[in-house]
Amino acid sequence: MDLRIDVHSPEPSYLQLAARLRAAIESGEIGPRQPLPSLSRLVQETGLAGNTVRHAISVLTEEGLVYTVRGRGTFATPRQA
Amino acid sequence: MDLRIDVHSPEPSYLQLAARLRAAIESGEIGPRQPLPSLSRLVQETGLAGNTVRHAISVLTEEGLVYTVRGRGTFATPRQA
DNA sequence: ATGCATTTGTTCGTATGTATG
DNA sequence: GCATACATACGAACAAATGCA
Repeated sequence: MDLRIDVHSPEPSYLQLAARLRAAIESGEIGPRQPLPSLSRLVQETGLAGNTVRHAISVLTEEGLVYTVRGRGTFATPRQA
Repeated sequence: MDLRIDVHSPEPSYLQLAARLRAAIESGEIGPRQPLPSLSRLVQETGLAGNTVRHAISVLTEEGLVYTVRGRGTFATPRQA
């Protein structure tokens, strides 16, 4: 999963990250009920701040692509059959 | 060991706490392989949140001044002879 | 072996302040 | 003013290792 963010892009960082995570889910790289990388890991790999990473995840949550369990992690929503 | 934090200081709380613990180690108040106060104790004595105390300890860990054993505690690194 | 308390580890939630464009 | 982004800080849930009774 390539999570590199182009900080010089006109596209906001959090949207770039959301797009990459969305692609990983829609391609099946992250299957149903599979965890996304943790926030701290995303912070490490992207170089973004925690709140910015949260912002990206909140986008996917609003889209219904992921759900979060506090203390556990964030997971790909199982697509309804 | 005076662990009082000045919340009105421009210096971040976690750096203030790290500085105090560092001073305790370098002065020998906490000798080699001696334990630091536990996290919950530091939380009590400083009034800071757990994650903030962790942040302070992570600074000292990166500096090599302390090491942590899960379930046991955090200890002053023995200085190589 | 069981159970409990203590301790650290990891995770997400939320809020505030600052800076930039 | 607003959106973006970072840093700091507090709060909370869940997990795992240790030690002791």
